Amino acid sequence: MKKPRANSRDKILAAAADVARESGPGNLSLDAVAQRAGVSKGGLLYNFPTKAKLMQALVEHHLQEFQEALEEARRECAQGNLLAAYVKLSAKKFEEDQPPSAWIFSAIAEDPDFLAPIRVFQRELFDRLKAETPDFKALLLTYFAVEGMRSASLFDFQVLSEQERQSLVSSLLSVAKGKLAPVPEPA
Amino acid sequence: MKKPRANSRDKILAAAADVARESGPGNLSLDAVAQRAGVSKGGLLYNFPTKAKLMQALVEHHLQEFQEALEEARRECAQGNLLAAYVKLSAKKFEEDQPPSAWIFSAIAEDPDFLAPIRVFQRELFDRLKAETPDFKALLLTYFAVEGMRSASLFDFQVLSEQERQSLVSSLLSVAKGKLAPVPEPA
DNA sequence: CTTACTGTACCGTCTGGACGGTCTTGTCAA
DNA sequence: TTGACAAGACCGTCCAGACGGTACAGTAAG
Repeated sequence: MKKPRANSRDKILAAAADVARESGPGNLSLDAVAQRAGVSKGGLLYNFPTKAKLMQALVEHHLQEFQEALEEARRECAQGNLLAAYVKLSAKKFEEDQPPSAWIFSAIAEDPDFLAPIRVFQRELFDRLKAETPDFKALLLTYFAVEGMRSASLFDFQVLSEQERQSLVSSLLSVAKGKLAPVPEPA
Repeated sequence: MKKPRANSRDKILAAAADVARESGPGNLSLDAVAQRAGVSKGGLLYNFPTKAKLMQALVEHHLQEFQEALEEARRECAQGNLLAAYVKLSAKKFEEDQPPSAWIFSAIAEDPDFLAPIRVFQRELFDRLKAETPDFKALLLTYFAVEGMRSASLFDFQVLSEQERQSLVSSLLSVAKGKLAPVPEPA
């Protein structure tokens, strides 16, 4: 009857994210995760021998997912514009704000070093963007504005209306396509 | 000397920020804070009767400081341009990355609701910016790019070189002053 | 026999916070 | 001036509970 194997791992990972969101990032306990995942504590510890390993897996799982989504978004994007794909993918994630990734705060609370893989990821992504984007200033503006939106959604700052957000996204796509120009100064 | 150690509160607040940075946001314990502040645990509990009150004070203290710095930066800014002041002040904070505010993660881990005052602050600030900035699209771009930089500095993503950061800041100031704008898409 | 768990019992440590005591300072009547 | 007294600021200790992790016996499937 048991369908063991990888299924459990994913269930546990999802449960951890749920618990972090519902009980607060500081109250993510192994007992709670096990219960939520419908798994015994022993079973949890069998899959992730320590809490640190759980957190690490959480981070890596998320990164891998994002990476795959990015590659796919790029394929769907005109001329394979990476920056535009990044903007679009991020915007899509911000819309479905159902799961505000609170698990990341759990990981940071556990040990700030869990951010290291994210740092590497972010750095590599930025380097790729630098290599592929002709207008560097436009890249800077776009990239950081997207990160700003991500930050706002992470902390749940709802500062923009639906329209305003769409307006910003379309501005960003314009800039990403190199449509940024100095305005002539009035004499 | 009505209050023998009136600055105890400030010492404790500073100590809490230090401990959060040095021991990790998840290891901010009252004992550690008390020790760091050169105060007994009883003394700490006297000033902040509960850990939650400590966290709240941490957030409010920080907000108040930022608010005052912003008003001052504005006075120093040409035409009292609020957006430009915001950019400049934020940029200044990012340079002195000595104290990456890890205490905020402690607060979130303790209880995500501690973000509420920040949300209010951010909303009010944005509303003021909206009222005072003629070009709304430029505001969006600038504001979120600044938030993106803040996020990068918070998570310690060092993705930019010194030059690159300065370049971005000057771009942002240009946009803030209306000298750079996304070109509207041709119909 | 191995894999992949379940279930229970247990341990050592850490933490928030309650509590009672102590020292210092200010106030005010005599 | 002085002595009594109250309030403010802080100290040290103790404790119940929670948490991460271990150990181990059992079990069902392949």
